[in-house]
Amino acid sequence: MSAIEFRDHDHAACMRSTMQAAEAQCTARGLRLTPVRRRALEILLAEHRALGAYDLLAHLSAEGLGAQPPVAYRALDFLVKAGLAHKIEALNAYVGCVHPGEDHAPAFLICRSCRSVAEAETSPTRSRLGDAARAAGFRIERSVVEAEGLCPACQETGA
Amino acid sequence: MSAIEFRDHDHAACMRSTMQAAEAQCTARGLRLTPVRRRALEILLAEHRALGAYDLLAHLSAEGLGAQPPVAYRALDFLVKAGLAHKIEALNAYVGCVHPGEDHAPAFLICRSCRSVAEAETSPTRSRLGDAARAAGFRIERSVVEAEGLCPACQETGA
DNA sequence: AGCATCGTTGTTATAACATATCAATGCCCA
DNA sequence: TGGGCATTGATATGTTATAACAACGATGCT
Repeated sequence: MSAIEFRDHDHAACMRSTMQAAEAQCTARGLRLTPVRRRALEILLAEHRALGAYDLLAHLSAEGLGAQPPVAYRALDFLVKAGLAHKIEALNAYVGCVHPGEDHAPAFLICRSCRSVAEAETSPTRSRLGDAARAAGFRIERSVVEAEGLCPACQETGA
Repeated sequence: MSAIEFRDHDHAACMRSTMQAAEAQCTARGLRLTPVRRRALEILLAEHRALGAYDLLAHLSAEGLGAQPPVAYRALDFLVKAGLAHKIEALNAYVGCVHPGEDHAPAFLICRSCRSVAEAETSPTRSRLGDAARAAGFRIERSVVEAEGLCPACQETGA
C-alpha cells in the first residue's frame, strides 16, 4: 500500500475516481446511492480526514439534507455496510474509503493532531493475532487495526 | 500467548495473582491504588469480559463507592494509564489486564456474543502496518488491534 | 391503472458514553 | 503545623448513538 493520503496528490481527480468506483459498486450490487448518501460520501471524501457523525450532519443540514442525527447515522450505516466508508473506532469517527469494492480488511494510520487517516491493508489470518485466535479456537469475523500517531506534516510543524 | 481467558482455569487464583501483580506495580512505581481504584480493578477482573463505564459505576455505587460518572471514569483513567486495564475501542468498554507490568502493546480477541475478551501481544513495528507507516513517514505512538468474532463457547451454543 | 410491498426518509424522544468545573477532603512532607 | 498536591464529591453538560413510528416513494404484479 502507498498511504497516498499523506502525500500531495491531485485530490480532485482522486475524489472523482473514488466516487465513480463507488457508483459502479452500487450499480453492480443493486444498492441505491441516494442523494443524502452520495453527498455524505462526498463530504467524507473531501479530505482524507475522520469526521464525526455530527460534523457530517452539520454539513448535510447546511445543505438542507436533513437535520436530525438519524439522517447522518443512516447514511453512515449504509456507506460502512457497503464498504464505501469505514468507522475509526479509536475516534468514534468516519472516513471515506479510498478503494471501494476491493473486499478488504483495512488498517489505518491516524494522525492525532489533524485527524488525517491513511488506509492500508491487513491480513488478519496471517498476523500473530490470527495465530492466537486459531490456537484458542476463536473465529474472527471482523478486525480493527488502527495506529495513532503523527503524520509527516504534523511532525514538521511540531504539532 | 495463550488466550487462557477462553479456557477453564482456576479463576480465583488467576484474580488473586493478577491483583498481587497490580499492587506490586503500584508500590514499585509510587502509584496509589486507593479503595475505589482497587475495587474497580477487582470488578473488571471478576470475569474476562468487557464492562462499560456505567456498568462499573453500577457495581461501585451498589457498594457505596460513589454514584456519579466521574467516579468510574477517573478510576478507569487511572487503571488504563497504569497499564492495569485496557479500553476496548470497538465496544467503548474496559477490561482488566491479565499481565500488568509487562510493558505491552496489547491485541484483543473479543466475543461479540458474550463480550469475553482475551489478550494477546502485537508487535506494531513488525506488521505490515508498521511497514506502511515507515514508508509514509508516519510516527506510530499507539496501536489498537482488536478482532471481533465468536469465542469457542459461543460457537458451540450457536449464539 | 390500482395496489401491495418494501426500502428510504422525516421527526421526536431518549439512551449510552464521556468530560468540564469547582469545592472539599486527606495525605505527605518540609 | 501548615503548604502543596493528589484524590474524591457533586453538579452540570457535552458528545455519540439508537428506538420507534409515521409518511413517502419507487418497484413490481395483476
